[in-house]
Amino acid sequence: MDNWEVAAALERMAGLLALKGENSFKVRAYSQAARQIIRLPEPLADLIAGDRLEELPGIGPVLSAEIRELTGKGQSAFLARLEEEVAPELLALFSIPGVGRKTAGKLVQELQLENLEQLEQAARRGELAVVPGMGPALQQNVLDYFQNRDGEGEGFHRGIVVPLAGQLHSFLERLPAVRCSLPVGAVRRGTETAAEVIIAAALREEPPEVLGKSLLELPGISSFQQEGATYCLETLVGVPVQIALTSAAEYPVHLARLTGSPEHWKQLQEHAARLGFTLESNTLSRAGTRIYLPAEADLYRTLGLQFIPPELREGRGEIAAAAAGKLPRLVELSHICGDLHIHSEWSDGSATIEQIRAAAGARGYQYIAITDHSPSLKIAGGLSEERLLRQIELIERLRRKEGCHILTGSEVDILADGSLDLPDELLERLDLVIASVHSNFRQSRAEMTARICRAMEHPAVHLIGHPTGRLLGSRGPYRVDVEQLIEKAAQTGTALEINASPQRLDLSEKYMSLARRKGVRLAVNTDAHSTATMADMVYGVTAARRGRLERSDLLNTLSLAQLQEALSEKRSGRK
DNA sequence: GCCGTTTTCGGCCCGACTGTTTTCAGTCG
Repeated sequence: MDNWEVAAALERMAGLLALKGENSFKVRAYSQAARQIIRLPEPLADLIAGDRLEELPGIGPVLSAEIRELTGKGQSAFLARLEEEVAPELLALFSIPGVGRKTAGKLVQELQLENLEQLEQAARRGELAVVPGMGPALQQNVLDYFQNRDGEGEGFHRGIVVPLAGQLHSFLERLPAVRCSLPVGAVRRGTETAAEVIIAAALREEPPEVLGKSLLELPGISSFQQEGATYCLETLVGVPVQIALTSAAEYPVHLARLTGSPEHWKQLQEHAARLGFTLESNTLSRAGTRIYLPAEADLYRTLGLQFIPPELREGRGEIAAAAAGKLPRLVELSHICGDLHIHSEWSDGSATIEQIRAAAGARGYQYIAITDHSPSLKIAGGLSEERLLRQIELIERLRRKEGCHILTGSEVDILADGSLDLPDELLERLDLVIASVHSNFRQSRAEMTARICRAMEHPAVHLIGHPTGRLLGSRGPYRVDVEQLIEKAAQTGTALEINASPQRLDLSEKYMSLARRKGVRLAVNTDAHSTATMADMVYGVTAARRGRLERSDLLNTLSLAQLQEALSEKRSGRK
């Protein structure tokens, strides 16, 4: 079992323990262990082999035994028992604003909740407000939560589904019965969250039963069911998985059908029909004769279309564009020249600047920016002015050594009134300034919008970090007029971040086209707090592709010299 | 559950805010 799965399982345990009303410090111990593991730069299996697991701070005898079991056997008796005691769907309680571990535990215990519906009913009947320590405001939050559940932010973020899909994919590829396979559905389209993982696979020969026994060898799979040519698996991390089998001959169309949204597939069928083809289930035919297609790309080619990247297969005009040869030339991971938002151990990151630089070099970057927190963010170890000056000196010394270029920087807090958490003289000394909101989230829409706009008017601010503050699956965006932010960004020559962390993906894809039309430059940054999470860049690039962005729309596809030129433009007031 | 000692158990990243209180616990970064 990989690190991310162990971390997800531990986080699940923490949540379930909280719902059981367990000691909050015990809950936190599990949660901190999970966060620790996510940041590890090496596989847990290596740590265990070297007997170094217990050296990690916060990992004692109980957690190390748990981690060993998860890593080795891919399962956990403790987690299975917890899931029997508390319904995992109740973990959704943590997504309700104002509900943390204590409140969630109290609700589950006091109301004897067995599912979410019981919570909704209790809130409707007004039973929630009378639980000791609860009140009408909380009850309203619960009602609002059930009212506003519209699918956005639901499901699992890409930090969970992409590694899971990748792992299943490589497992299937190793089976002799499988000719080839690929993750499809929302995972391949790159949507911000996905309700399930679907893997399409072509078998060398019938029947599909050959796969059955092999699947149980997969770590992290607790059970499976076969329905015709589809296997449905249950996973330890709670994500439903389907493996959809077909023959090699039908595989190319199978891929296209399972990848595109229902709307894309319907439009593709209509397009095929207009050309005299029949596109049904897994075959393309003309006048009753089936057309042989070696690969998925041949389907689009045969239909007179440019190859449509999976990220665009949503049925939003991409088929007409492909027919006219006018698809955008989407940005690619290989176009990224650097990462402009990284935290080091100087604030709440875990790696030294030297380690970050080495990791950046290994990724082929030309440059990185070290952007630790500013003084007011005490919990994250925000740098005092004096420490920031020392960090600048260190970076200037490091630059003399060979390696990827390091920009000095700060992720400076935008205070409640829109002023910045560091003095102007210091901000102007930095190569790159990101301004972000980390406090006073409950301001009105007008106040929050004015606050961020004021920060953009500051000549030292190059970039607004995670512009809406959302956390997928756990916190909605703060109230802010994003259209107005985009307008102000265009006026002031300020860039907006596409935060690549799979929990954020913020700016979200739905605003990217508008930003692009207004001429706002965007920067895909990881906001990494460890060298491991510097790999999150791929999620941000996928989001940018779904937002139809091209290489020239991004700041961090520029060469170092071009980037420095672009950064100085804001400072000098030129646009 | 982990840690670090005051070596056997008490405390656990800091501080503002908020809603439920009537003096404060829980949430949220």
